[in-house]
Amino acid sequence: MLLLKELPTPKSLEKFAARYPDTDIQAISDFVSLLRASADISQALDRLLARYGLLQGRWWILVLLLRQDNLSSSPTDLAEKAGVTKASITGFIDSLEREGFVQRLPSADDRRKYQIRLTAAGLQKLDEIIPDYNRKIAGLMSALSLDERHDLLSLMKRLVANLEAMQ
Amino acid sequence: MLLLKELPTPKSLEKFAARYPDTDIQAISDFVSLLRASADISQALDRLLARYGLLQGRWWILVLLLRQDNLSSSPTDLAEKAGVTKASITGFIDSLEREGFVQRLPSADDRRKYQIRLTAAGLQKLDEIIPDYNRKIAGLMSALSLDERHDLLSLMKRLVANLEAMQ
DNA sequence: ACAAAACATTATGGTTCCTAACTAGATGGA
DNA sequence: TCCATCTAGTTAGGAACCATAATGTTTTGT
Repeated sequence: MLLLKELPTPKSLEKFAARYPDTDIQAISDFVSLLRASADISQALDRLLARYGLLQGRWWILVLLLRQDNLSSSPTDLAEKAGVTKASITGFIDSLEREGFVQRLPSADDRRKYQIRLTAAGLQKLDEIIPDYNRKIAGLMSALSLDERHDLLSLMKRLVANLEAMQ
Repeated sequence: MLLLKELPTPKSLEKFAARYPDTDIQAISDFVSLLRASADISQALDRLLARYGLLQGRWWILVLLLRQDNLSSSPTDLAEKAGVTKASITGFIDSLEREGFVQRLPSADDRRKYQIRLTAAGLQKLDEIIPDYNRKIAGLMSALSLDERHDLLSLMKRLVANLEAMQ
């Protein structure tokens, strides 16, 4: 994710507004700052996961599997929950299987289907990461009180709810 | 960006906390929700830009050039401002140059250097996108009052300031 | 003069993600 | 029953984004 280090300055915003007169400078400036802060947070997570040889793609697949009762799920289900195509899931599974973190198990009732199951090694990997992850995330979020976090999420969700206006 | 559609449910969080006892469930849940909202917003921008054949990488490079006085900058400067390596900038410039949006101009004083300049076509492309971009972003941000936006950014910045605690 | 530093590129590869085409298997109606 | 159709998953091919390492060229500093 390209993360703009250089936020717009008052001077560059003026210049921008001069060329594009109807600009709501404040809105643009706030939007860019928000994107930048979001990207910083996402990148920090990437850095944390990278210490364990993962990035967000494969991490979230492992987390989705951990949530399941029998630590397993189907590619189609994972695709829906992760918000990517089935073809993309195949790639993630290939990569995770190569490292021994998941297994493809044939389905008893339908021979087209597979169950993707977290292996003992995959669970062990999560056991290695998650205590650290928990500590780091709790540390991060402790910058805000519970009420402030609630406000933050509520404001973000109102923005997200208004995204359709962007289409 | 893999965007987890399926946020943790109370049940899956319980399960999580059972295996990892010191979990601050609320912190994890808030963090994941925040990432998800951020990703939604970033994706909406991608979709907007995609209608004009751009994605965020090349878009931000064009915006950085637009901010410059003579619509030009050096690869090194762009790399710093965009937060990527110079090698990555070379790729962006190659792609933008192929489409005629920027030009590489030799530098008068130093033959190692180039100036990357926005061409007339590049400026025209921005003129095509930015009025729509302005309208859409203003529409999005209008979901919140100025005070609320200020609060949102202030909360986000406090989180970002605490990111070092994650390392 | 010459070593060191700076600028940009090339080479190479990894990750994430897509669409389109395909195979294998299941299903449902004639 | 049989065949068209649907579903599950993979393969093929490619694009965007981004990094490290090595390289060539030019400038700078001593």
